[in-house]
Amino acid sequence: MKHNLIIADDHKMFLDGLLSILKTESNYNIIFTAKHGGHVQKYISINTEEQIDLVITDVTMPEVDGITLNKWIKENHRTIKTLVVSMHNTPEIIDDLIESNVDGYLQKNAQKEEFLKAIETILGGEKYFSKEIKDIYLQNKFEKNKEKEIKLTKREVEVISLIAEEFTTQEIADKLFLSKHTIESYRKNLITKLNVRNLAGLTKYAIKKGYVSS
Amino acid sequence: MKHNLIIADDHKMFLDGLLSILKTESNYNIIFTAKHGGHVQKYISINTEEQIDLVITDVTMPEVDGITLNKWIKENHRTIKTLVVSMHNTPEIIDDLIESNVDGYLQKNAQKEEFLKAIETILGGEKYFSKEIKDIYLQNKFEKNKEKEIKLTKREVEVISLIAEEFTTQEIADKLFLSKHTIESYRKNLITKLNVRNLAGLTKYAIKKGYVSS
DNA sequence: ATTAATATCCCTGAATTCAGTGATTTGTTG
DNA sequence: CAACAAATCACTGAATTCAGGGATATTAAT
Repeated sequence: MKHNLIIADDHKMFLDGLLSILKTESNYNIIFTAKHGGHVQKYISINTEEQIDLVITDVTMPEVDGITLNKWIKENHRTIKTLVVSMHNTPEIIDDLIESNVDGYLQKNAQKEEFLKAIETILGGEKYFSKEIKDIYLQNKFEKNKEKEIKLTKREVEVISLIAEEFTTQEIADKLFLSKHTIESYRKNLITKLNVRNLAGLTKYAIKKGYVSS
Repeated sequence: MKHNLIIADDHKMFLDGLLSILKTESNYNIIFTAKHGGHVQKYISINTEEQIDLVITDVTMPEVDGITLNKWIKENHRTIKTLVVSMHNTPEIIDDLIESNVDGYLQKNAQKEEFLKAIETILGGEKYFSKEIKDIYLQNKFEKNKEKEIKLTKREVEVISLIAEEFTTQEIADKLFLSKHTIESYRKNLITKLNVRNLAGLTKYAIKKGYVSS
């Protein structure tokens, strides 16, 4: 029972490399390759009779990217498995893909063995994620949870941003047309709320959240 | 006049992909491929009679990495050109390689056309760097220059790090077995030296320099 | 060897931060 | 509407920051 695969990647070299290592495995049919997600969508939409087992796709592609493609496949062709292969691995992308039920995720610098293992695992009905990807994902979840419940109000965000931008209490009060005492209250509440010790802690929080650029 | 190339990369897939796009060009001989730099060093050392034009190498490889390999080639076999191809591109690596006279640098996600153009350019005696690499390199140089002259001493770095970690003056003094007054002096000098206004500014500087994690 | 830089310590006084407490107003949500 | 969250302002008092001075000993550099 041969499996039918589709590969989508706009990098000729990666495509060739992948084809070469898949060629050594006799039980995979590469039925279609594409330079971007739109071609894959079209192919799948037209060839409704053909059994398609797995779509291997890059994330960054022109026109229709891998994230969109994966979402589309999972919404319209639930039975087709997907394996995403990417150069850049931000927590956001990984999270997004896992949320939309991708079956596997590898970094492009994975070794041949891992590629084959991932494909096998996915075709066997299980999910496969490389160690690095799992680490990034868990790290992200962990941090998110650690910082949950702490929600700053609009005003608090304004104040902490200005604090991190090195303005004094009086300057912030003037800027926001508030009393100096109010800003002092905000500062104090922020320190309590965010469980930090002083301005340094507030500044680090503001940077981490992107309220200011370091 | 055919050119003789060597390729070093521990990723089978990348190697295969590169070979496949080079095969379409009839004037390149791939005379040797290797999984790490040591093999290339050995090959070059033994085959002294053979004309070797270009070594294409990955950065991260087991045993002898691409940076070491490039340095070795440039020191011992000046006439051999080198092209580095890498996944990860930190300013440090790029800087290091350019300093040791690498002839080209590409990201692994480059397109076929760019690979061929880079090889051609280098064999023609010129250097070739992808736009991204040039940007990273220049950005780095630019920032370095912008922040030059401001050099913190070891002690100052210690102090600013601890400040950014939210320790109080007294705590820092205790930690470093110094007087509280000394730390106050350091704080004051740092504020002057770094041209910031307060703790928030010091903290941002410490984060930007990586003395603390935000 | 002389200068320059680094590391260390000290003082004053004004300004600010920080912890603790509390009050009023407005808007939101069950 | 009642309860609650958000936004605003106020006061006290201790601790710390910050700006401005200096001083001395050791190390590095020219």
